[in-house]
Order: sequence, then structure tokens, then C-alpha cells
Amino acid sequence: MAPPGRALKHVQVREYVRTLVGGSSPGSPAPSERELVQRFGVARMTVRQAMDALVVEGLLERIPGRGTFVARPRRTASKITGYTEEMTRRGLLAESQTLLARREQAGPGVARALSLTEGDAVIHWRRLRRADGVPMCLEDAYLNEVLLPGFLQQGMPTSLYDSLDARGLRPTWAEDSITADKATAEEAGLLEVEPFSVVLRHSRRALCDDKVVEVSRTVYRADRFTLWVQLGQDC
Amino acid sequence: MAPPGRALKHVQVREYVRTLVGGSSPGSPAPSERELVQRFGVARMTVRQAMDALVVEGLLERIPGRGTFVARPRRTASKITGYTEEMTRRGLLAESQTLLARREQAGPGVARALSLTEGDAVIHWRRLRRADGVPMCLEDAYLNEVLLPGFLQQGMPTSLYDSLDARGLRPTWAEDSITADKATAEEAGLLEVEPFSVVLRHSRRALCDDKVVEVSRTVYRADRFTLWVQLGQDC
DNA sequence: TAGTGGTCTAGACCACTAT
DNA sequence: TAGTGGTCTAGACCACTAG
Repeated sequence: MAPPGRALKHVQVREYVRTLVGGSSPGSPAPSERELVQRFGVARMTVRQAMDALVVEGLLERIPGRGTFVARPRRTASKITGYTEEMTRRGLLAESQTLLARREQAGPGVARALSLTEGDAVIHWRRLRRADGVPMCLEDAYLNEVLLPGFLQQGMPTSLYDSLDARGLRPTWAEDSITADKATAEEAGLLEVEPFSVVLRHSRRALCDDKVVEVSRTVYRADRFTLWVQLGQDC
Repeated sequence: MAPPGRALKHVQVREYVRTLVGGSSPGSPAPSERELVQRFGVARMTVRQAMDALVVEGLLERIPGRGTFVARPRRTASKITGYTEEMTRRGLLAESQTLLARREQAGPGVARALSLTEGDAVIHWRRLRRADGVPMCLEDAYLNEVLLPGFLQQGMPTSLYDSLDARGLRPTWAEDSITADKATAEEAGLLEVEPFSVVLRHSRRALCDDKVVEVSRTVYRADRFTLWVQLGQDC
């Protein structure tokens, strides 16, 4: 598959095994180490290096005295997703209406959250977001302009997270806070609910490596939205 | 430290390095591989096996051509905590008042959530929980009696999670759902808020390995509680 | 140039599992 | 008993970094 002259041997073995067991059910046997030694004409330590990587990755598990097998997939904690991805996952059609998209000077709260200095330029993007045509939430996102040059000029994307992804800024870390509250009159009007209806407020600070890429405050209609979170110690 | 005759060499090297760099700042150099080969009189592959484990663990990072260094600690996603631990972390005094603690037959919802059959015996534990003396939430926990023999007879612990911990059932995985709502009249009375006040409802299904150890529904006073969640892909 | 980690070899003995 | 993974040796050459 790959130019064999250039690929490292342990990488060749690793990718061979990955392809071989890809799609196999958990518990299926992987080739034995000595079998791979024969097939690739390499030392056993080289095969072990390849297999070690797949074990660490969670694809394989070793059982001493028995062999190496396809591991049961580990549970994965919640992915960090944006609205579009999340609604799509729920089988709903995500739509957004931009109410505001402009350059602003960061106030004290936003500046601190974005790790900037008060008065620095930030992008403020306010959207009314619908699911299957009905208002779901109102989102105010604040972005670091320095990380997103030309963002406002390029025409707003549908999905902020796709857009961050394309720039290599997909969040790898998020700090969320969630509270229950009543809608303000303005929020109620936009969300098409009675004034003072119950809402779920969701704030997020999303980082990619050590860069704060997004700070947002979203208010969800409580009658339409339940937040789901999976927590776990494996990834 | 450990009986040297019995410990595996790579474990000896690993623990030596762990002790040596324990408490060092990120970026501090670890001993070089060849230095450890000399010190322990082992092969380099053995040293590499030891160091590999520490790298996978996140304690060390290797920089080719430069050396091995103490890694910057990875961010850790939210721990799965119970009420007592969480309030303590926030600097509040956690107290609980048991309103109900009895054996019941599982209804359809609870049975499914606990991976049991309808009518199986479950423990139902209802508590009014205070923080610094003021009502914070009302929690209904359902536990699998088979996993917790004698639980009701032993007198209720303060912290369910400590109690699970002691039985080796500390949750390693949790599925939470969060909604905003209004309190029922009964909830409002217990929580000492006006009827129909805004509340945050939090449901949890907590597992230890593949066993469902806790299913709970908690209603928090919205005026006193903000839920915090950290999401990330390293652990 | 000296030192580092990255890769690789060609063996070895062990404990354990399955037949 | 044959096969498996776990551990370990005593070297080797490479690319890279730093002084």
C-alpha cells in the first residue's frame, strides 16, 4: 500500500495488522507475534513495538498465554461538538439565522475568558438557531480575531466548528457551565416562547491545545432541549 | 525500596524514574536512557520499556535529539463525583437528610436504567441535601441491591460514592442528562423555594466497568447551583 | 563532535494456556 | 507438549540537537 522502501518496519506491521483486524468483532484473534515475525522477516521486538501501539490505542488487547485479540471498543466520553453536529446527531435539521456578526472591543468578562486584554478586537457572532424549523436556542459566540484572520470577510459558515476544524483549531478541551433560568423578554421573543419561560443557559470556553478559540453563551428553550453528557476516564 | 530480587527490572527502572522526577517542574530533564542503562546494568530496550510506560502515562515526554523531560500535566476531564465530594470541592458543607431508604420493586424505567428486570429488588434512597445549611437539592437514588448486599442494614453512609468506593464500585463511567424545569409543589416545599421556581434536573446513570451501580434523579435549586463540566480527549 | 532518542536485530528464558 | 505473550540481552546504525 504505502511505498514499502520508505515506511518504517514497525509502521508497516502496525498498519498491516490494523487493516487485517479492521471490522473484526471484539475477541477475534490477531496474528501472533511470531507469525508476524515470519511474515515480515523482522525481529520480534519490532513486532512488539507495532502491537504495543495498537494496544495503547485500544484496538488490541493481549492475553498472556493465549494470544492477542481485538479489544472491545472503549467507551468514549462526550465529543466536544457544536450545535450543528449535535442536532444532526439527534436527527434534527439544524439551521441558523445570524442576528449579528461584527468586530467588537472585548469587555472585561469576554477578554478574560478569551485570555485577551480588555479592548482587544473580538468577533461577536449572535445567532438564532432552529431545529426542524422551530427556534431552539440563541447563541452569542465570541472569537479571538487574531486566530481567525478574515473570518468576518469570508461570509459566515453554517458550522463554527467545521470552520475551526478547517483552520486546525478544532477544540480539544471545553469548560462548560450549565444553569436553569428564566428567559428575558428579548430572549423569549426570539425563541418564540412566553416571557419568563424556563430556559437552560449553557456557557462554554473551548480551547485547542492552549489557545482559547471560542467563548459562548447559549440560551436553550427548556421545553425542547436536554443536555447529554458522558463522563469517563478513557478516551 | 521494594525487594529487588522479585521486582521486574523495567518496573524497578520505571519506579526509580518516577520517584526521581516526582515533584519536578514540567520541562525538567529525566535521566537519559544510556545513563539508566549504566546505573541499573540493564539493556537499553529494558530502559525504553520503562520509559515508554511513563510516556504513555503522561508523566514524561521524549524530544528526539534532546532528551526526555517531565511533561506538562495533561488536562483531566471532569471526575465523576457525587454530591458530597462536589460540595466539598466548592468549599461548602455538605449535609444530607434521608427522607426514604427502603427496598422496592423496580418499575420499568428504573429497571431498564439499572439493567434489571421489572420487579427486581432495588434500593430507593431519597435525600434532601443541604449546602452550608440551606437546601440545595433533592435526590432520588436507585441502587442494585445485588451489588450492595446489606446496604440498608448497615446504616446509611453520608457519601454514597465513598460507600461504593469501599466496595470497589467507584463509578468509572457516567451518563448524565440535564434539563431546566419548574419545581413541583412538593419539591418546592422541601427545597424551601416558591412553588414553580426554576430548577435544574440532573439524571445520572453511573457504571463501574459494565455494572450499573447507580441511577439517580436530582432536582437542584436553580438559584443556588451551577453545573460545571470539563470535556476533553485526554484523561 | 558528543549526546540524545528512534529503530532494529537475533537470539534467550520464563510463566501461562490449551490440547 | 506446543504455542502464546512477558521479559531481557548486547549490541548496531540512524537522524537530530547542541555546544
